[in-house]
Formats: sequence, structure tokens, C-alpha cells
Amino acid sequence: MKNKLYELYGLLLSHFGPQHWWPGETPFEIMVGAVLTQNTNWSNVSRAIEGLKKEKLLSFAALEAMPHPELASRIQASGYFNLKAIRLKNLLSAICRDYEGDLDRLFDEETGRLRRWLLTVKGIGPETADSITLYAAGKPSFVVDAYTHRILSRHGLVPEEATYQEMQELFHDSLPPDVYIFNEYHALLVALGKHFCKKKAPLCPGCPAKQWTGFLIQ
DNA sequence: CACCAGGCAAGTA
DNA sequence: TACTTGCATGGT
Repeated sequence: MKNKLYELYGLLLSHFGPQHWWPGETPFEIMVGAVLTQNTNWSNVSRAIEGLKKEKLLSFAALEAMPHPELASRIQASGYFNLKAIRLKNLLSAICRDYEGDLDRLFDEETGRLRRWLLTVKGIGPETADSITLYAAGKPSFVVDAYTHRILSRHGLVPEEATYQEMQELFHDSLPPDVYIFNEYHALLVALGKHFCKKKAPLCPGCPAKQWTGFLIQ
């Protein structure tokens, strides 16, 4: 009862079951997906990634060498394709510059160092940095997204104007720094958000998911 | 038809 | 510092 966030985790896990994120097979694929899914439905991202896979182009070397117009057209289905082509290239170029193009070396960095390095890349913001850190590198940095903010604020657990850092600290202070828990918890919040906490949905006292909101509202 | 989706950076005052 | 705007596809 004193740690609502940890309690919510258990409740979500028992209702939705393990989500087994990220939906990607390799750290590289996860990193690419993290950039492509910025403000975008996953089904569109998935189409773009499957297209690259089909042509055997989903590799560091292939994408790094690909001219901008071709990369943009190949990721068209993910939306914002010109922007995302540049962002992906920025990231790959920076890895070449600072880590000799060696993803394993980048992902061997200590959690905080890795996250801060990712944030220096233009086009990588806090959520994308944390997604890569947690899901591609396997380090415990909690991912906060639009659903997380909506769910927390609608339950009165944070003010509407809470910042990314404030929400992340709330999770970091409430949970053991466990990669498995961070992984599942974020995925479960997305699952919950998709079902019951959409933008236009009624606020939580009246929302349809009585099973999980009941205990939070009291 | 309008609205939304697992953001981010640049522009304006 | 505090808002606002551009980026773009595909599903409901």
C-alpha cells in the first residue's frame, strides 16, 4: 500500500501477462525501431522494418552506407521518413565516430554514460535514449512515454505538467533497478494505455477498466 | 470525415 | 523561459 507503483506493476502483470518486449530480434533492430516509432503507430514501423529485412538491408553496414533518398523511401511507411532517415544516419555516424561502428562496445558502456551519449545525438531524445538503453543494451533505465504520462497524471500520481525526468525518477525511486521489471512495466503501461487510457477516454474514475483502477482510486 | 499513434527539435516572442 | 509548429504514414 505504501508503494503504489510497485503494486500497479503486479496488478498489470497478472491481468495482461508478460509482454516480452521489445518486438525486435536483435539489438540493432531494436535500436532502429526505437527511432522509427517516434510518435508513430508500431504497425507502420513494423512494415518499414520488415521491408528492410526482406531485402537483407537491416544491418549497420547497409543502412550506414545507404544514400539518404533511398533510406527515406525504404522507411516511408513509418512516417516522418525524411526526418527519421536523418536521425538514423546521425546515430549510425556517431557510433562510427566514437565506437568504430561497434554496437557491442557502445552497449558495454555504463548505464548513465550510455544514456548521456545517446542524448548527444541529434534526433535522440529522452524516450528514444531510454528505449535503446533498456531494450537494446539491456540496462535499467525506465522508459517514460505519452501513455505513462497520461496514466500517471489521470490517477493523480503526478501533476499534469510533470516532466520526463520527474516521472522517470518516480519509477527509479519506487522499483528495484531490475531490467526485467523495467522492461515489462513499460510494455504493460503501453498495453494498458492502448486499451483503457486513450487520449479522449474518460478520466480514470469513469474509465472501463474497473479491475485495475479501483485499487488506485480508493 | 477527423483524429490518433511507443517524439523531437527548431522557431517565435 | 514558455509556447507553437513541422514532420507524414496508415488505421479507426
